[in-house]
Amino acid sequence: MTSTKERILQTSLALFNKQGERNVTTNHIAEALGISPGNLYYHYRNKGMIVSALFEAYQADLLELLAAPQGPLTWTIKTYYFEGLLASMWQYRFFHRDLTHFLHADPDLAERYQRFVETVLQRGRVIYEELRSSGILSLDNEQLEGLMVNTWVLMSSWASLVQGLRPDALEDEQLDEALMRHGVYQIICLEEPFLQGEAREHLQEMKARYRSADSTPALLLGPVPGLARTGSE
Amino acid sequence: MTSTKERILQTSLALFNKQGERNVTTNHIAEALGISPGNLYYHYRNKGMIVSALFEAYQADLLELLAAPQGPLTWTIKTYYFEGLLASMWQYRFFHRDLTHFLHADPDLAERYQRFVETVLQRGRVIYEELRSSGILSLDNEQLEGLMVNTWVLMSSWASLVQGLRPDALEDEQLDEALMRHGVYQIICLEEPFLQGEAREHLQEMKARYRSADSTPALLLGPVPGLARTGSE
DNA sequence: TGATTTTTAGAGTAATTACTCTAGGAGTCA
DNA sequence: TGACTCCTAGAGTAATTACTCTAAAAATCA
Repeated sequence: MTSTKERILQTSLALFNKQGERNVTTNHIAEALGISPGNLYYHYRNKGMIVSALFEAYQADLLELLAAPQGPLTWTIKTYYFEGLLASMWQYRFFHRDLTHFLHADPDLAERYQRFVETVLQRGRVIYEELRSSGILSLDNEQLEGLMVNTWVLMSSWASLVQGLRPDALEDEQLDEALMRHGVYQIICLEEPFLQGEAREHLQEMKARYRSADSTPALLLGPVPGLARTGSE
Repeated sequence: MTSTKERILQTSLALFNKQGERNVTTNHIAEALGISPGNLYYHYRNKGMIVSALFEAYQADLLELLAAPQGPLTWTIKTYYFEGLLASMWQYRFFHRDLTHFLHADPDLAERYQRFVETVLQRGRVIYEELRSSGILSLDNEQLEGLMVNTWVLMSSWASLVQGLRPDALEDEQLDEALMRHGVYQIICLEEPFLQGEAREHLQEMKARYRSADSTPALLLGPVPGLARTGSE
């Protein structure tokens, strides 16, 4: 029996993800939970506090995943790793979707987010350095930094990008999964040129695993039901 | 003497970029222009129509830049090219910031945007192929596709990403410029591994040109005035 | 000039929405 | 049992905001 406070977070997260924070009112959240607005405001003094608490959970999730990896990193392990990261980010995708607004509206959150990104990049650096010393990646410091920033940009944008282009992904569990895998695929593309030795051998295998099943190169632009497509049929 | 209809677009764009479309009311736009709300609604029947018209302008801007390049492409030219693209996208940054919301709210816009992205990727493909046959890039089709998608993701996310992390960029013309250059730098990082011949020789020069002047690797995380930074001073 | 159309002002409204307030139920502890 | 704290309901409100409507000024044209 989870607490009301916790249930508010869960329901808010689900609604935010589905409809966008902007389109979800506090009354709407309360109604979805079957509680009164007053009750909701007893637990969170305003809507921003809910967002703030959700960010905290998101941050905790991600930083745990990014904790210093135990044991030597292999290329395969690292890819699963990214899969986990992307999954977490997908779970809280409402956040990156309206990120700018949140940061603008809540200076305290802005500060926390800034520190969060710093930490993420810091830990990313450690991981990439480990991959380098294991002989999996071959790059200099400058390239490492560039790769890391690009990876972060890609990961943090992927979910909202996908949601923009494929709004139907919300209802289709399978498509959802496929789009997520495509995200991992793009990350692999990012690193591919730097791969060495053992990793190179597994490359095609990994790419195949994450390439979209229907072999469409840009799954992003597959047919969208409900949108009239030129030249279809 | 520009028409009222045009001035509405200009003012809206400026306000949307600065404060986010969500925080800009139609009355606010009218007031900024010194016209009445009624007048504004005479020209655009609702707020969405303004967004829609701005998208049309954005699209025109970008597609013109992406028109088939005349003459053989050199690496240097292509980089300036990206600079132009990023500048255009920066000019309409409000759009990508709230993209998901716009597409969700206006199915017609969603359809147009979808076609727009298709066209962009199509033209990008042509350009990259040209770079390959000029011997500037060395990659197979699969790598080309991956690189192109990643470039698009990076470019279309860069502005809002930056605005989230550096809200102060709005007031500081110089910082603004520096962050834009950093975007080009990241794109260069994306392609660096595939460069060949002539391009390789210019690489360091180009990187230096776009690297942030203060040699901070991640300009994104420079000190933000007004935010207390740990360990500063 | 007069007729007609385009553009503008500005008061007003209906709907939404984040949030408040009071009062009472439910659990806990003496 | 009573006292006290925690939790909940739900009616209500103040503020915002996208948008309407009427009428008049300005431009255009015969």
